[in-house]
Amino acid sequence: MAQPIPLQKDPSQTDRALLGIRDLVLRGEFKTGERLPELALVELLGVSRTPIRAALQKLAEEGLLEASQPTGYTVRGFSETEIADAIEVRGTLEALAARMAAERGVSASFLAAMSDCLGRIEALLTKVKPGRDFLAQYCQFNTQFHELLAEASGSEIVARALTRAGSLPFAGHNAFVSVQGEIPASLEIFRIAQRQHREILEAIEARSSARVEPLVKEHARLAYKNLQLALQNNEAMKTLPGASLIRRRP
Amino acid sequence: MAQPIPLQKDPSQTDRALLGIRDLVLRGEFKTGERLPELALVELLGVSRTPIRAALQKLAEEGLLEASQPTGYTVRGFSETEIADAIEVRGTLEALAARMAAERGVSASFLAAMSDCLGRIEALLTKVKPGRDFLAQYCQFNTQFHELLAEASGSEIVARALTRAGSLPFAGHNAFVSVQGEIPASLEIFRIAQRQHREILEAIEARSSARVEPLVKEHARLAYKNLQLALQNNEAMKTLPGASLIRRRP
DNA sequence: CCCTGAAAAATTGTATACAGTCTGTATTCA
DNA sequence: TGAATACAGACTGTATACAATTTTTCAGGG
Repeated sequence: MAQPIPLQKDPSQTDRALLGIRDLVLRGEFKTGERLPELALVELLGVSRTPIRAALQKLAEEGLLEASQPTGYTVRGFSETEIADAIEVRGTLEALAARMAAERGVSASFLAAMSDCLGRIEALLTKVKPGRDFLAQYCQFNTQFHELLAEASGSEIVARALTRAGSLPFAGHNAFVSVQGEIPASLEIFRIAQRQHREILEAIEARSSARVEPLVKEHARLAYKNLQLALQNNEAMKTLPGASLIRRRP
Repeated sequence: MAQPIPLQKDPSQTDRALLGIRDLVLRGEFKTGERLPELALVELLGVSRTPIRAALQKLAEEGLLEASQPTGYTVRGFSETEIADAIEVRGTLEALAARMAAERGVSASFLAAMSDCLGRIEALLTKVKPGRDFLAQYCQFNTQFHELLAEASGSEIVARALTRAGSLPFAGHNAFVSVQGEIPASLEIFRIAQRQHREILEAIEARSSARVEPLVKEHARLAYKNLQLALQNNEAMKTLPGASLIRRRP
């Protein structure tokens, strides 16, 4: 039903450039505001300028880079407020998707698939120790649930808007999951998130469009709380990809 | 305060390609689902493949084109439902922007600029005959008001999301203004829209975040009504750029 | 010492050549 | 006649050369 993976046989040079540049930026190899000369990237990544340019254009569209005057691209920085706004945008669109799912109705089999996904998260949460595997698997199922939620809207337009809103750095569903490995209260946070997942699903099942909207918005706000926890914990920040892009308050 | 125009000295080949391809598609020179071979566009537009490819990528990001399997781009079609969804997304984000403006507050001078813009629309509406000039000027001021509204949110992230949501064909503020030149009730529709503009501005001025949200959503829904009017009026459809992309209900 | 201006270097915009892939057709063999 | 294969054409992915523009450097004059 869902078309999951665009079946990439061997990754194209453009893909390599895209992943490579994103990785370089998120690792902090380039400082905020710094320019990304194409030839430097050619040397670093071993692909020619053409795919580099395509990747730069895509990353600028994502919001990770910024077209700079009069030409070229620079690394973009994000204030705490901007991250909060990005989360708010994502939450708003996700709430719209959920409301539409509740209004238009979702097939029983689709609801079962969503419930199944949540069941796996619950199975994961019964394990005592959240190790590396745990985080990776949680991200996978969490992503799947949110993708199913977007699809449940029945609107490709909405799903698309949601994907783009979530592609902004730190705005995605799993943006601050990595830091939870370093935070004492992490297991509790996962449990809260999971309870919200269940409530969201129940509201959609019950066609309660009025109820599901605030539930989803509240769920998105959990990401903002995680951001604040991360900012207070230097150890956690070290595990956060792209931490160098966050402009701390002066 | 607002950075209005990116000061384009002479348009680059990429700009020419972007505008050219968009124009070709909106004029219906390519049918829905039809592929756009790069070499054909090279011949039609007289620029080389490199800027053509950049433009195709941008237009796919906008939503006008679609990356097709296994390669290349095709013209995308839009059902009435999809257009309604796109309007809903735009309205939702615009409501978020307005709510944030009301919550965070807007400077007196900025409010004055918005009011000034509305004053010009009102001056326009006192003229009896809505001719071609009228429509062009209305679009200009209407766009300005909505841009000011986005800026009033105080969030570049939100403004950005809004811009992108409005760049989808038929989702923008002026999407169906052109058809109003052909519709008898058009002047009344302009007046309703303008009344809503005023109410939105008043709600922001009064910091009524709870009130401004539904007002903006309702205002966006006016675009949907215009769509329905246009679909019922064959003469109006002829003046609508991109009319050939709309998939009528079977 | 700083400011000005020209040359040099760096960088991006654009065109184009080449290679790999997919598609459709025709030809050959069973 | 039908199927399989090989060939031809079209198209996109990639690399790279060249042009135009911007930035930097440095020398000379105020």
